[in-house]
Amino acid sequence: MSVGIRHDDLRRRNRAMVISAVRRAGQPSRTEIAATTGLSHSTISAISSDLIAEGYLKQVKGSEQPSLKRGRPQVALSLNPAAATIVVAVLSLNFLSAAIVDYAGHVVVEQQRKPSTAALSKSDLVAELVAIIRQLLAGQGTTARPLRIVLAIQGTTDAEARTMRWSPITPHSDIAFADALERQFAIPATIENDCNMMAVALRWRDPARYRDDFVAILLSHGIGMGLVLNGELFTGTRSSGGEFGHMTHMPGGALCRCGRRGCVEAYAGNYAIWRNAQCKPEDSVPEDGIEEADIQALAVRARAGEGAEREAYRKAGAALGFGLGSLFALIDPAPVAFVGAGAAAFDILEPEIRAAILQTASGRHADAISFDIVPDELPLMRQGCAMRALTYVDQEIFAVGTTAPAPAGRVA
Amino acid sequence: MSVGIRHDDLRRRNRAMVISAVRRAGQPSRTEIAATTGLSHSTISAISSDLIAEGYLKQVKGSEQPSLKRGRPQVALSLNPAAATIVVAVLSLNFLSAAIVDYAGHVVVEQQRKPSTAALSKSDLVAELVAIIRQLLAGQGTTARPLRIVLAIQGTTDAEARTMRWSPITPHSDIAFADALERQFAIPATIENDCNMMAVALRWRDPARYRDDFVAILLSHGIGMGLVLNGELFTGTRSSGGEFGHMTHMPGGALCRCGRRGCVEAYAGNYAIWRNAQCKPEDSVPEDGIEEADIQALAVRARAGEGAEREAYRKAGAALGFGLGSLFALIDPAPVAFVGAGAAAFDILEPEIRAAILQTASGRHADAISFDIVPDELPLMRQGCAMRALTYVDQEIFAVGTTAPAPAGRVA
DNA sequence: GCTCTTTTTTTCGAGCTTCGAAAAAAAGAG
DNA sequence: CTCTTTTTTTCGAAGCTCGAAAAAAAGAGC
Repeated sequence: MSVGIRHDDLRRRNRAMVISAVRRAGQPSRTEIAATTGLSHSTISAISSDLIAEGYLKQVKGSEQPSLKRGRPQVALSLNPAAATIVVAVLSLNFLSAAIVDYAGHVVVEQQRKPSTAALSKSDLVAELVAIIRQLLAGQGTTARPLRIVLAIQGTTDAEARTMRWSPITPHSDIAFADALERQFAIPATIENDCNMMAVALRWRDPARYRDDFVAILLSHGIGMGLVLNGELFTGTRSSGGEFGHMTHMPGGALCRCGRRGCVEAYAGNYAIWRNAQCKPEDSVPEDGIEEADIQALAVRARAGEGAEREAYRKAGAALGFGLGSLFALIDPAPVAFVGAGAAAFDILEPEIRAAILQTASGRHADAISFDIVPDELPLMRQGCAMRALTYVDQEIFAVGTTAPAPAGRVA
Repeated sequence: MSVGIRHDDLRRRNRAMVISAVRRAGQPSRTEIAATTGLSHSTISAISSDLIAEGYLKQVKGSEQPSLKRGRPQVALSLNPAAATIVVAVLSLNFLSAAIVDYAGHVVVEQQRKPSTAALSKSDLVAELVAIIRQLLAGQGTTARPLRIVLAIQGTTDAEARTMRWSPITPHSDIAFADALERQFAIPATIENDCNMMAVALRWRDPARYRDDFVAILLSHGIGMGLVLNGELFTGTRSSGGEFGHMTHMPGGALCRCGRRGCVEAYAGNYAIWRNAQCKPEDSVPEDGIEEADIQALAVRARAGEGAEREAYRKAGAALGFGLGSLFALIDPAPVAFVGAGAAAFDILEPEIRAAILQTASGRHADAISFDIVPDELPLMRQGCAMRALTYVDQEIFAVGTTAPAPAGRVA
């Protein structure tokens, strides 16, 4: 159960509140922070001068804009990029990316590799990840050791964000990535579902559109989802959860990559659209390694007119629509962002998606459902990881209390 | 966004924490409260003596058990039943119940009526509700005016808990029950989904079993669900949400009471089982007013052996199982409580439910899913409403701060 | 019956924190 | 150069929680 508030928690929490306000607003003045947090000016003044002295915040000097208003000009505060760095990595099918991100959230360096994830052993997969991070850190010199690693992975993780339970990118399961990374680099590491990170990023990117409740769906070889409810990332009770692609669309239906039948993904994943377009039986084994170009060509033919391709996209749209309908029966209608290369074919999918939703209980409020397209998933995933890692770091800072450890860019 | 903590919030929050600890534990000592809240003994001592002086808590004197331990015996604290009363009401098809509940959560008086809900006009429905509450209060005398009304209703409410959006018990929609009650009785009123209240009650009744994550499913004429995730009641973003019964089980399938096709309820609701058992077509209009005795007889025949009845229960079990499978794909497996008269036939449903779940993605952790039967829904709904109302009242108490209004049973 | 031990509860001063009011600082307006 | 306006800092007051110590209330032992 929830616990009482100790007196010394107060400062900690309010320090965190200030940092979070700066992170959200970018370059707010003390007055703005006071307004958004509801704390008094005196309190904000005290806390921010502490945080500046400790090197987490900076005063932005060079605002050489002729201030339009009278009176003492506001002094903008910003995060001190040098206060910390973190490492983020994104691992998906045959693709690995890692980057160093500063405390202000900007990517400092990035590297990519293309390992054959499906062919690697458990330990080689981990080794590949360790290698790219090592390479990244070596290029940086030893001055600024990062404070944390967050890895986004295509697949399911445990609820503690430490172990990959299952993933379509490798035949192996239960890989303890977080433990391995912590052993190698001696800093805290966590592992997150890639689609969840997409949702986190969308919320930071466009808070006007993606605020309290929305859905991010990845249309790719498989189907993934990140869900934000009440302003918080929704996760399962025992795993990263939100396996929208594996809700049952058609009991006993098409064979899914997960081995079950009738999942949404078994109709709407690239491999499923491909399978249907080829007029292969629904229970034929999902093909791996379908080229993106082939899918594009499929979409072109589907747009051209009737035929197996068009029909394949119809089935995909219906599966997505009925899936969303069932989801909305539980959580109520919400804006949807379709992310990934597959979203480029959204124009072909949309009519069928809308038609399906109209046949479900959420059809009543179909007007409340808006669709949005984001073709590039990688930057989203990276940003989501970065914000997640920085949120952890921020929490550590406010856990500090009176005895603050010197951050890298300490001023006084 | 979340807001900073003011200095004077501290006491308010910790007062609420103490009351909630007492409500949860029943008769804890100050020492126990200190342990569960993590606050110091001095703080608990100060707060609880305030709360006793204000009349919200009482010291339990008569614990004439020979204490087994040495030392000063613990003094048990309990809620003062006289501190406040509330009114709860439950409205379902052709049935209305209302009760007065004291601050300790015990039912003081209860009344029931059997109005023909489907035949009543909007205003007559409200009038019926007002009448039963008035009658209840008249029987009580005018001394203790209740502080709040909570109404549980079979149907969907808005997210603000003020208006019934849609309900199977009446052809009318958008009935502003909360506004009407507040006008009539001049005290705050809210309206909740009945199945959500079942879930709330289960959490209070058996916290060992129903703690952070579980599902309560009502098997009755229709299918309803209350869902607790992370220890909190899950609601939709715009409504009471959690319309498990209207997730799509079979696209384009059987006709549901809601007018759509293929909903879980269209296979698992009493009327659906009845329809299938009678071998009527799946798109025939759902029958109203099926007698409970007839359903019981159906279950008996289904238990006896093969036949249309058995097959009807099979279809119901499959719909429930696949629905749960899709739900668990999103939230991960969790314990399930089947509530209501329909749960008495759980023995016939169970094999098919389990078989269906095994065919879904959550089948992997089928062992984590436990089923439990609670035949009587009404006491659950009533208790859920009571706990909800009392939680509101508790919040009002701690919002009080220094200038506490005298509660009914004020001592000093 | 008396003293010792143990446990719970209360008391009290210290140390923080936030707040409001007032002062100081930093600009533009005239 | 002075006045006005707005932001930021300073300072004393009030309130909260905490730890230590004291008080209270029993049983244990002789």
